[in-house]
Amino acid sequence: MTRRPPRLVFLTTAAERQMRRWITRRDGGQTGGAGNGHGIGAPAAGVLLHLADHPGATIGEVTAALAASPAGVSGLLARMERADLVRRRADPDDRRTVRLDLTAVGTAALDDVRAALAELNDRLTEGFTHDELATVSRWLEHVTRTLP
Amino acid sequence: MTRRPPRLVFLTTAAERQMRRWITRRDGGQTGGAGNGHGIGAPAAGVLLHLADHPGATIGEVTAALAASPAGVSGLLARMERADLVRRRADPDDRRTVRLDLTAVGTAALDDVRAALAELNDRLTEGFTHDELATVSRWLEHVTRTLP
DNA sequence: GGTTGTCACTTCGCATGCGAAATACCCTAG
DNA sequence: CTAGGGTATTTCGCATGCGAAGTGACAACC
Repeated sequence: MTRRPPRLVFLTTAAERQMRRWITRRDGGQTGGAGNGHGIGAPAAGVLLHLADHPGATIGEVTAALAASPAGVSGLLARMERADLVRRRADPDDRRTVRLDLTAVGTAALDDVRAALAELNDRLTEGFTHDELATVSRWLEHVTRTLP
Repeated sequence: MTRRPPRLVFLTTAAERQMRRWITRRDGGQTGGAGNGHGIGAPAAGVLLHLADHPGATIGEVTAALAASPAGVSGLLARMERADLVRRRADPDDRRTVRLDLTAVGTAALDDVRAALAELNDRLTEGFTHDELATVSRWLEHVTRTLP
């Protein structure tokens, strides 16, 4: 009976920002941030995890995995390369394509990233049943898939 | 039985970006964008709606309503003022406080914003029961509230 | 085998957003 | 009334992200 239902859009936006802030405060610290960790924010963490599972992935693959735009990923990778987390490498068979690998630094950061995500996931799922979480997942995927 | 569950964090991020893109394409068009509408993006829409319900709100109130940071809202308002959507006004009783009102342009944009949000909400809720959506809302609020 | 279209990525300009520090102002204790 | 502390906002530097336009490289067709 809420006269104005608390629009899902705004709730989602708020939740996303909250998660990003949490990750940034835990691992990140790029800017003015106190940053106890190694300057890795949420998107960079996603790249690291993808590269851990798919070494030598192309930028296009990472773009698809993160549901981002090529331009955004390009910029993100530039910063990550500056921080020596990943390395760009030319594809021998197609010179348009850029392949990515983790550096030693990136690999070393993986453990922390995984731990941070595990902890975040615990907090996110706390107090919800498996079924409820499945519903949430299904809804989020629905949103991602059905908007033009 | 997914070995690696599709982390809720990434799903949420992807969903949020998708919604933002949708709104920007429909109403926005600020940058290079084709932008059929009036340069109003998702956050600006939130401000307009809040001001419609709470005329003369302070920046702090808007900040709380959007779950954003004061700094972010300050910048957003600067852009919206540049676009003549809102107006800043000094509070007579407390000169630290800034009060906000919709301009004629802002008020005129409201109808479109509401229509856009209604359409978006329809798409977002399509195919989900009331109970399921309640679960999703509850989860999103849980995330917003329980992360430090 | 050269033109033409497509593909992968980068660059550019801008919007959004945060944390820290600065600014300006209010209030209360002394 | 003045010092000190708390509050509201802005400013600054940076990260993230998108769309449009550019670049270089493949591919497909004549």
